[in-house]
Amino acid sequence: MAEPSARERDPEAVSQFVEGFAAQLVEAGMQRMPARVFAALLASDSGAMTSAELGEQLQVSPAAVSGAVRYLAQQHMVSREREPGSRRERYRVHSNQWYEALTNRDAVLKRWETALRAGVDSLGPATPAGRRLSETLAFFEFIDGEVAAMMERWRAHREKLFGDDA
Amino acid sequence: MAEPSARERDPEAVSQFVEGFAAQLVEAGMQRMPARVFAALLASDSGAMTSAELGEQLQVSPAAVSGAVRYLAQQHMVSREREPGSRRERYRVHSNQWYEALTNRDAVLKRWETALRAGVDSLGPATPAGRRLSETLAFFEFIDGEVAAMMERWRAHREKLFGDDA
DNA sequence: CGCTTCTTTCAGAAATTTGTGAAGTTAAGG
DNA sequence: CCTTAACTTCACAAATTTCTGAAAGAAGCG
Repeated sequence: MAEPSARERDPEAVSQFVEGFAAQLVEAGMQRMPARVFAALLASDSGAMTSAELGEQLQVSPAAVSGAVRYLAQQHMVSREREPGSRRERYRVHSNQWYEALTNRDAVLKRWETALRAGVDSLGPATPAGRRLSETLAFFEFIDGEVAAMMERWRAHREKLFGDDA
Repeated sequence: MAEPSARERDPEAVSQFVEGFAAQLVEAGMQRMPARVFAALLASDSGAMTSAELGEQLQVSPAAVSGAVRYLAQQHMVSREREPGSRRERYRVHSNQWYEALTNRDAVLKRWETALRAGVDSLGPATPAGRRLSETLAFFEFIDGEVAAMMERWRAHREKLFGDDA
């Protein structure tokens, strides 16, 4: 392990982190290519890369990058920018933005809640199964409320640690 | 929609919920068969089913059930019971247990943190990318701490809603 | 002990997912 | 306008995943 100088970026080290972190994201249920693209962006100095740069670093075709980026943008984990006067697009992770996106996982929660409500309704709130589903539903509703408060606390905490540059 | 009587269980309604909820879990990254098995257990009156019952309701082979159940048990989302004096096994969801399992997702968090620390270390804490990774790491560390407290609050809340039968 | 019942393992077939190359689309710049 | 650079879409090939059937492995019970 060479001590990393702030001056030069070791592509080998970058790649190692990117692939390792992406693997963890994959294990948590994310698709491979979006995970790799996302990790690459996280590990970039500017926080933004072009399609070509991503393709080169990850050794994949433009088509693959395009698909991955579309997915990430839908999940609000990256945003697209177009530098005016160029058809080149840049994809960027705003640090903040993506915590909020993780929180957007509560879009997932909402869908779970909907499915559970339908279950309670059709099985009957008074049946044992219905009661179990109700309780599960209550859990998710509780979590929903907590997450918002938690993110608020994070913002305060973050400011204390890093200052509030956005 | 017929009004559900507490007396009879409509297999059609059950199946509808099971497949619907399972689909949501799949979309959130869970494998299909474990998701279906889990949903079936959630929707059962007793909260427990045998391998044969699961196979019949889901129309899959014993092998498929076996694999799914192994996965769920590893994730601590169900527990296995063996009624003494029978080689028949029952798989059960303890409502509580599985919230805690969802929380166990913080095993996932821990691995993310490990990967991020490695990244900060190898890219250099003073580099722009290193700083971004540090902040991300700080976020996850923060979440870690919050989750525990949140689950504590949930238990209190739950007790208020349902009483504390475990 | 051996029979029977249930569960697990394993190899392979089927289905799904994933990434590529090539053609199509959009928009900048001459 | 026409050219050209970039991104996207699409059909297909490859790889991976998922489930099954069959055989092997436990464990109760006579």
